Amino acid sequence: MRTPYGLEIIENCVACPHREERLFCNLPEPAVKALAAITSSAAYPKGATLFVEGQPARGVFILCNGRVKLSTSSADGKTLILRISEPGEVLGLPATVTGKSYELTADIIEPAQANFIARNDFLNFLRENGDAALRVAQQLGETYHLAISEMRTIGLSHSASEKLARFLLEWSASCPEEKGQVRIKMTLTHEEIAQMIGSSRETVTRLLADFRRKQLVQVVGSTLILRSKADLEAIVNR
Amino acid sequence: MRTPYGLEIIENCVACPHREERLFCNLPEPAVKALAAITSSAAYPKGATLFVEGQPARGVFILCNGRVKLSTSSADGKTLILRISEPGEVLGLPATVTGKSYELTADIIEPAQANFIARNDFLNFLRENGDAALRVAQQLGETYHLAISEMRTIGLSHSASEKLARFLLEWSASCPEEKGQVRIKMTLTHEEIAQMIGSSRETVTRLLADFRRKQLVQVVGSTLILRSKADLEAIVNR
DNA sequence: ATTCATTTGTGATTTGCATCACGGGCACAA
DNA sequence: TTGTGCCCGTGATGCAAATCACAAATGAAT
Repeated sequence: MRTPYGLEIIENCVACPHREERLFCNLPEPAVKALAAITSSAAYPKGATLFVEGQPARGVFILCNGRVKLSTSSADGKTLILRISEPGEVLGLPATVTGKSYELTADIIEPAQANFIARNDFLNFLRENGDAALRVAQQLGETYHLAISEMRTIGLSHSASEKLARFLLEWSASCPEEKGQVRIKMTLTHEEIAQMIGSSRETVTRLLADFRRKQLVQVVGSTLILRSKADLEAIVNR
Repeated sequence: MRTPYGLEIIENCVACPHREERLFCNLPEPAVKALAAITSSAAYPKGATLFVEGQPARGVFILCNGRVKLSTSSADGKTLILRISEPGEVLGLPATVTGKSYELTADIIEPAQANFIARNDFLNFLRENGDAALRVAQQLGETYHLAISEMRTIGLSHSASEKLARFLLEWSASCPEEKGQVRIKMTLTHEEIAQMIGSSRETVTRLLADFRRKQLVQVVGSTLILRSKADLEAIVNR
């Protein structure tokens, strides 16, 4: 079995903890078997690329470990990051089902392990398993939902500080909260944050410093503490 | 059968030319029958609203005639238009399959006729008809694709003129072209264009005047002629 | 410890465009 | 006709943020 980049195949997707968790949990036994048969697993180092925007879709990647940056770039090198994928997510799904090209580029930002399913195998599997197809539709709906959220941060803000505040709040949504405070492990560089909210690296640096001065956030090493979600929300609804 | 707004039911989806064309053409006969049984058709005047962002999803609307504006707004009234839907498209699909709230607001901008399918009926139908579910997944994939395009125009541009140029080119993509020229029936106000590209009404007015001066476009009544797609592309890749 | 690369912090400058303000055109109704 | 809305056009103004240009810090590698 060939894999992109000729990286070594680790195992055939048995022990991977996240496996098809989100997408294909609770499928009937034969379906799970069929899925396992067409799945191959590989490890990717930091900096590797799963697929590139514009490439014809080869198939889907189910992320088991690590984190992946999904982005799109313009001709002059400007980059917009759509989202950072966490383990359990399925990458390349829209392009694979529609048969178009990947609309985004997927770069590994933390060493990752992923299960790959080739497009034809995947489509055949979906045709055989109607409930899996429905599951895929739901997954796509959620992906769409996230894209819309991202659009809102970028498109509905009046100022860069509003965008950053929106971003921090969305980013923190997945983290546990205790009395208005949230601790976030911020693994993104200012540059990357800028690319997520559509602004420049310098303004992100300045705004974060500003937020710190205003006691809105606190920085301890690489963890960010939102000291007052309420105040951040005030900025958003300024 | 109750319909939103208590508008009169015109017919039970027989003569509607676009029917489930895009989404459910070529389904086996019994599936088509089952679909017809759960579908109800209604007409909506200009200005009516099919659904509002934040409402729990009631079901999907298949647009037969007319045009619909899909948008999202912030608390302070700023609006971002995601896209203008044409006949044949299915509205509310992501929210309906995921069971979340509608993420956008759907306003009728040209008198419309649409077929409505309630969420439960629709999901049951998909469970019974695996191939239809796959079709839905594909439709969702394309919707996602369009959202990404929109993100690119807004997020990857350095200037408003770049955004407008991108917008015009995307908008013209669906129109027939002859030797670099494209005629577009521009049914949007400057305000609406501004809301699509994330800028202000005045800038759109000014930029269009500017484009006219530079012979990039020509305006005849409500039709816009792109005199030079190549030059517009040059602006995009400035 | 010393290099080297990446990331972060900050000042100075400049400009694009949002915003405000207003006038004029056009449609449609009373 | 005269209103009443809704678009479109355009000038003046101010500010937020991109951009440029370094310097300081961090951290990885040898």
